[in-house]
Amino acid sequence: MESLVANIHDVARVAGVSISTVSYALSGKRSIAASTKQRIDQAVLELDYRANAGARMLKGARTQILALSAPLHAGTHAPAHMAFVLSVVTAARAYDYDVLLLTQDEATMGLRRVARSSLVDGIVLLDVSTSDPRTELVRELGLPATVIGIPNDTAGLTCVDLDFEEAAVLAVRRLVDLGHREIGLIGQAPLVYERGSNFPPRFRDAFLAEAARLGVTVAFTPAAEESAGVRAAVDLVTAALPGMTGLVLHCNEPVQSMVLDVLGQRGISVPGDLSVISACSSFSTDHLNPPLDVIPLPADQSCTRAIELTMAQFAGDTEPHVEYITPTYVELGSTSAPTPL
Amino acid sequence: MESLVANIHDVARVAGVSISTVSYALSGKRSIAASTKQRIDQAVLELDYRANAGARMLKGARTQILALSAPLHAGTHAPAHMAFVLSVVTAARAYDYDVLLLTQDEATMGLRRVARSSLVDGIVLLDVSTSDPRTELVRELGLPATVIGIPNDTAGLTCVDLDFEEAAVLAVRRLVDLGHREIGLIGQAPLVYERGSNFPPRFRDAFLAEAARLGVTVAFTPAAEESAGVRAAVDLVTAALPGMTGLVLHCNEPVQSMVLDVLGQRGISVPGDLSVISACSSFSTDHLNPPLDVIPLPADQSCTRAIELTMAQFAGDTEPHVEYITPTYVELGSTSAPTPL
DNA sequence: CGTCACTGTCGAAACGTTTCGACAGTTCGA
DNA sequence: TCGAACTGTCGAAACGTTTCGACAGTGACG
Repeated sequence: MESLVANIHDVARVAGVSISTVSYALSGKRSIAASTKQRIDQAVLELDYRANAGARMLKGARTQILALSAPLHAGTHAPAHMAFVLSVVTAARAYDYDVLLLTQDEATMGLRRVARSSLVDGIVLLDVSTSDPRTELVRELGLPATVIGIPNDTAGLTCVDLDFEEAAVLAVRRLVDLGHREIGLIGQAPLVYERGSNFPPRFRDAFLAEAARLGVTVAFTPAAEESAGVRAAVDLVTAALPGMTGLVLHCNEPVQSMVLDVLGQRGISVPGDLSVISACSSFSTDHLNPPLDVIPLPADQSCTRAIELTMAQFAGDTEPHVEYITPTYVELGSTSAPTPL
Repeated sequence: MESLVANIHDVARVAGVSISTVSYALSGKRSIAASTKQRIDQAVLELDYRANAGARMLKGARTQILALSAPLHAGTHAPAHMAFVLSVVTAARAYDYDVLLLTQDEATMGLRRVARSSLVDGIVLLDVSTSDPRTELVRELGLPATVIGIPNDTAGLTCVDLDFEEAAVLAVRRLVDLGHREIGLIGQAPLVYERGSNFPPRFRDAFLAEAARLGVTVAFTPAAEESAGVRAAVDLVTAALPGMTGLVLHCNEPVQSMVLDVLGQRGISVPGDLSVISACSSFSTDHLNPPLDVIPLPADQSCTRAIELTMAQFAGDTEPHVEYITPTYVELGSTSAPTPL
């Protein structure tokens, strides 16, 4: 006839010590005799004891819970989104933190609720737009918070993200170094640009700027999700750039796959006729046909760093700042020097 | 110089009443004079007061948090998975519940942890396999829990899911009623069947059984995710069934899209030469080319019901049982009577 | 006019933990 | 050999809420 879940009194009784001894034994904040510690551990195991979360929160002022604000916008690619959510949860667990998931309207509204009720110790923001109401809210709440992505106004905020500008530079340089002089860029769906998502224009603008700097001719087009939209996008860049020998894809997995299909149908071989680079992709390109050179968008790296930064804010040894993750280039054989006409 | 977050004492002081009066005013569990109530509401607004979550948990034995155990297995389609996660979170919020997300190994390990520490009031299980260690764990923990999906052993469990068997029957009947006598079924990726996910075989077996019952000829094949695998699957069913005039797709979005592409390449028109049905799809088929008749997999419906059932368990007015959601058939013009040879 | 039920409010206990200060008992250097 | 320093343990306070029981005031009824 035992209660549903054991508490610290039960453990103390079974081990024959006081509750403070149990607490110190488990936290290790004071020295405990080895024999006592052993009896306590035994009792804990026997009773399957875990400290009551509510009591711990109340007393300790630490909830060991993080709020993850992750609205899923139309046009956001679900698998990529999922990869970030998963990475955040996994990274948080490494610091013994659980994650409360706030989606859709709760991504904003719920933030205030859980913060003001001291349900969470910190906040992670996903998929911020250039001008996102959540950034203002986070500033107001004054809780440790980390933004994955770069909003327009980063004052007072801790942000981390892949250096999309540098990624664009990397892509352009690679093609230019190989000798390409006319390169295309197929981007995200139009509505992604319209919605104010932060990274697509960052990539595009840096791409165009670097190309201009190096004096190569470029054409850019967004690409809608459906196969018709993809076909249209491919036709558009090839029409704009009849001598195009290099192409960069900054779009989601199915679109990249469809682009390759369309190229195949058009009789364009990769990299024979066209060098193709997959930029800032959160998925593996090695099952594409052909596998594409890729500048990965490392969700786990961004998220791990975001959690580290949040923990650093708990410790108080960090100032708000913006951190960029350096992109890398992975060769998989989809680029080569342009074939002379 | 005001503390970071206001507590009930602050509210009481500002409103000039005792803390118990504040508590009763906010919970409505005892009658309060209109004027007093008004002063309290005013103070709450002014201080942006929210009851401390830890204290509420500790005293009330209700945490207003649900654990969502959602491992993302290889082969699970991320968008579909995401749809379920989102639906659970949204449905839970309607009952003022927040959701703690447990993924990957934490989906099992973390369940025990959060349950034993009384962090959560209940549990929702996603993506259960036929024989899932989490079902045993849930039985052991004795917390209110709802399983989305049907494991082999449902004893003592509350489960809810689309009636995949009935969905299969619906698909077969539709084709047979139109006059088709040779119908194919393209299923999920092979590893989904191997992993022991519960619904794919349920659909497949019911499909084959109903076809046998009605005396029509069938061929089944799984389909790997890549375009080569899809092509192979299409070739396999057409080879097995030279006279095939009906085809049912029980696979994810990109695969269905690729199947339609392959059919187009093979010069097979839908529904002219082949009637095609999209079965148990969590996405909208109306942007496919052509849009497919569909038996939707309504994530929101399953999840809403799952939350309802969990809440019913809190109230104690429900026994463990299995509930099936009745599938519906949506016509979008991708089926017709077979053309006579 | 005395009793009764009802309304509105309050004080205090309880929830389970962490942690501060206290205190025996032991060890050690002077 | 005596106090100082250290070790291991304990009791009690505090965290912020909810809720039980109490009680003063009010109007109704006999």
